[in-house]
Amino acid sequence: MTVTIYDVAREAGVSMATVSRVVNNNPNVKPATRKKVYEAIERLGYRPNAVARGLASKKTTTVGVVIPDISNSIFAEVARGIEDIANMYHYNIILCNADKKKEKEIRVINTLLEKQVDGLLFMGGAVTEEHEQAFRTANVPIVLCATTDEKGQIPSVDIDHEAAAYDAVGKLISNGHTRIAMISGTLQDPANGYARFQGYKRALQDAGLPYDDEIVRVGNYRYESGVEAMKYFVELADRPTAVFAATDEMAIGAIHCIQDSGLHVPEDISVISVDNSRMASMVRPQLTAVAQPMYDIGAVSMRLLTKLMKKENVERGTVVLPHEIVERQSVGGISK
Amino acid sequence: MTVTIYDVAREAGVSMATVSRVVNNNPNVKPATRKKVYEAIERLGYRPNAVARGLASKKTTTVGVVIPDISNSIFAEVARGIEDIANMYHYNIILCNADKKKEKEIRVINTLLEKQVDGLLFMGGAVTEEHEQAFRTANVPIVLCATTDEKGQIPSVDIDHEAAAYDAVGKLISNGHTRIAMISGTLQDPANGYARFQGYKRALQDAGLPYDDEIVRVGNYRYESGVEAMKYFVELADRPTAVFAATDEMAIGAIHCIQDSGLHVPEDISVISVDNSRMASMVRPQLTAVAQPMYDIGAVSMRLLTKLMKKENVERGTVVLPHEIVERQSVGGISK
DNA sequence: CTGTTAGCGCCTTCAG
DNA sequence: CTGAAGGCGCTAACAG
Repeated sequence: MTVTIYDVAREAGVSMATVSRVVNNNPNVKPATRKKVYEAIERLGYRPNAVARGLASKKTTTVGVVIPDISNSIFAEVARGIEDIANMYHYNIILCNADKKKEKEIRVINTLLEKQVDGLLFMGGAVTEEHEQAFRTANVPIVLCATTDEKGQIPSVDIDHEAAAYDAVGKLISNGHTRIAMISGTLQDPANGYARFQGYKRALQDAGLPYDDEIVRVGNYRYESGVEAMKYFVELADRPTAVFAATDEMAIGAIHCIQDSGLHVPEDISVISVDNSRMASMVRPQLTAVAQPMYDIGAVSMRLLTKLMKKENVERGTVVLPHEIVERQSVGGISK
Repeated sequence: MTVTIYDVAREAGVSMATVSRVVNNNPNVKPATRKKVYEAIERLGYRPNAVARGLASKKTTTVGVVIPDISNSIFAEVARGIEDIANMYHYNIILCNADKKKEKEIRVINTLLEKQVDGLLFMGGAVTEEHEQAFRTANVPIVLCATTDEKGQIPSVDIDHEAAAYDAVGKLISNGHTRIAMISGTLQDPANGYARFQGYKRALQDAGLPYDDEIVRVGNYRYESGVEAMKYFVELADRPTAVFAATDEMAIGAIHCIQDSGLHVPEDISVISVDNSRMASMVRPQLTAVAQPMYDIGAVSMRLLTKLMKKENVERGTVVLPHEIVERQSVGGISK
């Protein structure tokens, strides 16, 4: 039924070792025999069994990447960066979706490890004790991608979320806004949630503006939660003149809510966020946002992982990529 | 270094066969020894090697799914359906992104097959001769997901794209529109491209409306191509009063282009599309669209695949799921 | 209920 | 440059 390396060997009149060599591009094969083997492979339709190969060689040339939420375009972009570099180094990548559930994250990490991936890229939210536990028992390198662990023990590549938020809010402040609301992510999420919230607070503080928890709401990163939060702000007696959303999608929800209330962006309320996903230009007015270099985060983390897998020594295990603000039309000045 | 089933056996004072049994939940193990084994596993931190298991059992309990474009939210939703059912039947799924490139599709299909997946779900564009070639040499079941092959030889689950397009355009027609433009996908793409275009033409024809290729443009499914196409239509002397876009994203691009030109949706131009992705409600005005049941397409195809993998016999290999029109605010009547 | 014994398909020394 | 032989870690009969 299934044709094995042995069949090919017989067909080509060589030993299976030789077939193995040509399949693995080992140079120590005479061109003539190499050709014979290729022909036999072709004739028989031989397809190497990666499972057997993995068992024998103890390498699978595949890296597992766990995606928190496949329907989030941010991660899609990061994945593109990962893939491009992976291809470059001849690694296969297998994606596993974790549905933003911690329990599922742990599960896929373990499945991936059981499948003997040569390395693991973890994009996700919080890195808990349980995660670290799972990572510790892995005997392959792991790098965190678009997230970090609190202790900074695990190699990672990410932006400085606190600073990104600080800059976003700073932009609003420098435009004259003094009553700035925030639509935050969950505070349990260290990167997209907590850190961005901290950046918001620090920016306020540095500008001598009061912090008022009346104008911060916690959303779940989705569009709908952005409109919900904004609905609340819009009805406030002392309505904010600007809002900082932790993510693009919530920002877009906020913009639409503002418009649905008969107000205008940015004339009545300015909106800014962190992310700069493709969606940022898919709204009217187009969204001003602090951009995180998604593709690069993916590419750099994959590159780091290849080094780790080859046991090359790396200088810095945790790399922080720069962010920048991209100005579009959702932020205005305060003139009243 | 790595702890094997053999180590566990020694630690627990049983044979490796027994360890294998408890790991695989074979009922034929005395509770007491089962407990001993579990303890040994715990103590040693044993993690089964899926590669070795796969080689020995000739099953990997994983199915491969190839995604044409990970950054397309449509596929993300389909993937969710796939995953839920896969979990239900205890299959792991590994996602492989093909970047909308045929060459890469073929490559990931082969990698997946080499990895000995127990089945394959192919979401993609055209199923070419080369695809069929790759499928043919696979000796595991394959089902097409959100696409079909022309000959209908390969099991598949999808909607009737031609009819969906027909209904979308029909909606416009019944609202009184007679000059209806189309932003199509590439005609090489049988499902989202060609079929939807055919539906458009048939609807026109059945209504006795002339077909005018001045008002059909081919886009690439992305937002930008939607605005490009619309830009062309908007400047036409005999400007269309409605446009049918093959996908949501292009429709949203069209809406924004219309608005950027100082016109209004749906007052000046109505917009409708096929898909009904999450983004359909993330525009103003919200997009009226023919909905394809993405989640169900994923779920049903995965269910079908499980049957095929278990060699149960299935009645119909190609299933067509119903679509429906969901009305929001982007379609208006014609009153001038 | 439990142990023994063959492999699964391939890679990898080690000889020659 | 090529062949022979011994596993990789686990499952699957087959005995007992």
